[in-house]
Amino acid sequence: MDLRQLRYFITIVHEKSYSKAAKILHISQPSLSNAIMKLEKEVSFQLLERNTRGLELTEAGGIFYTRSVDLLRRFNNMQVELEEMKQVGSGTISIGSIESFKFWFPKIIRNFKILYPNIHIKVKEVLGEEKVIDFLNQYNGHFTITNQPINNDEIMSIPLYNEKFILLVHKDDDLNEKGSITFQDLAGKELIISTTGFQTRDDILKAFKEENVNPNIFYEIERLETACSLVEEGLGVTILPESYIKSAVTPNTVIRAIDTNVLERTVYLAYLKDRYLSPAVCKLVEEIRSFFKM
Amino acid sequence: MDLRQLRYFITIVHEKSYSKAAKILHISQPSLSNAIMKLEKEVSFQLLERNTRGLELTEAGGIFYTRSVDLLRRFNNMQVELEEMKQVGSGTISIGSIESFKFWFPKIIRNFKILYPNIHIKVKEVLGEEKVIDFLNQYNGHFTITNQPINNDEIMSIPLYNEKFILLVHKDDDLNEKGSITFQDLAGKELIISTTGFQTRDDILKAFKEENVNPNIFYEIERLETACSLVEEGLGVTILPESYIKSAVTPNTVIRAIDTNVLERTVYLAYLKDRYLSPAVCKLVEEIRSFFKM
DNA sequence: ATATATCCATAGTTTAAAACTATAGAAAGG
DNA sequence: CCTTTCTATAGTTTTAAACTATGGATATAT
Repeated sequence: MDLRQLRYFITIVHEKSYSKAAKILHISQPSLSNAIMKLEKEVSFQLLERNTRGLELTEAGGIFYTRSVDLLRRFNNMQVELEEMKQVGSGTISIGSIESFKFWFPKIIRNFKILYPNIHIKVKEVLGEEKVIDFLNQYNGHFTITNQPINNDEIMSIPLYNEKFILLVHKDDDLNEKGSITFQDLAGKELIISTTGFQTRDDILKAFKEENVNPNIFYEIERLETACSLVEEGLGVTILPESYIKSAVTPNTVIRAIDTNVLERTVYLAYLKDRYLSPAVCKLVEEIRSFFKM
Repeated sequence: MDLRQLRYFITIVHEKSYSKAAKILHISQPSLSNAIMKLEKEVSFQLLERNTRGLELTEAGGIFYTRSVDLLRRFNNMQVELEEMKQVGSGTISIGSIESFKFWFPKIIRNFKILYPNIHIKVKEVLGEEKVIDFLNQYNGHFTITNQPINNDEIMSIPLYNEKFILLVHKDDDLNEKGSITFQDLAGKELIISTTGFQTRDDILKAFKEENVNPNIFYEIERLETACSLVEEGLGVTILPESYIKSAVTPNTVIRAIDTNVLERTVYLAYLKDRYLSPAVCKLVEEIRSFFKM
């Protein structure tokens, strides 16, 4: 049994066809037939049920498939690492991040570019714990900036900074008259909030719960920019992480603090504990950490 | 790059010699030289430093070695699983366990033998969290009985039962006169206890701490049987898990309860979450769980 | 109903690569 | 200085993975 056979097997399962898989693998169909037959003989199990039109995995085949995918992923990851070890000082650093990353990252990147002028940086939005774990495990990126601690043995989460949430209201909103705004004042307000699955939503709803106020959710959005626009149009109020202050400020909206101490989030940097990271990546992580230590 | 090359590379690293490794691998030395040269060419790194008398890993080689070992372990584990899927109803079940396992396991095994008469059971003593994790990860056993929860994402720990610790004293000991024994009474006593690294030691010392008593450790032992013998000889007192009651009772020793509620341990059953376990193993685990549910 | 296309299996052949043997060259030990 | 030990090189054999050609089965179209 070797990895070649596993790769073949996996491709067949994906394509549900020998001939299609053979094309993708750039080999002839009989070669593929042969390889799988040898594999089945070796493990002494039928892995695939070839019935009229279409293939199906047997029970053993299903287990075998799961293991094979995991094994091949690890093998590919090893090759990625080796590739990265070659290109010292050049190559690409891939980062997964939350939206607010853009507010502070440019300040760090300027310095870093002087040290490593040939490094290319790629940023992808990665939200939610599961997505973060997958992003790192698949070696899609070297590290992520996330707004929740990642609960996984193979992943290290380092807290970077805490930030409060602030309230964004239309300039004509009556809340604007009040000196101090509490959660009770938000009870009747039409609230604009992230859709389910986003951590900011959970953070905010948890705060409502802790303050014993029922949120009146009016509109659910995916991007916080949308929330800002809606407030601008006078369609409701929204709650944003502090770092959005600069970008949220427009002629018709006003930023207000909420008088509470339950509305705060921590932003983390997460990476795989036992992945080899190039000196450039380590340096960048170090820069980010020291930026927030001050 | 294929697993064959990784296997070759690993063997060379272990043997620190091409020719020795070639013998172990049952191939000729030039074949091995050739394989490694091709590997090095492919990854474009020198992996081994062949200097006069003896080999050394390069830095890249070291990282490569770690990954290779992990990959090969997983590959071998997959083959073990396949092998086990073949022998349904026969084969061997391997269990790692703490000492006190022997007190209750025979009661369960009798029933199990009727259901699966062809299954062979192998028990090995596996103590300490690290050893348990390793034992499971290396596929040395199907599950373990342990006296501490295993803190690992890939391992499931199920609590089986709680048991109190009891005090074993010599029949002439003055503690024997007392109606109720507290931790304060143990302050001056010469204590026989497990050596560092055993969970029973930690459990007992934690209780001393919580009761604000300084233990007077007189003798450190590896096996609890040794502790019993020492008490028998009148050399001190010891604290044992309850399940030892029957085996500890000898003419010259007396079992006493300690009046406290901080001296207790939980025994767990731990297994790898995503390992395939044969129906026989599942049944045995089920039997154990239901035995303690009553 | 018959033709056609699609799909996997089988047979035989070619080609690539992993093994082998024999041997050379370097370095350490007696 | 000779012997031993070790890895590398050269050339050959053997293994096995690829190929082409083709057959039989089944579903879809005419």
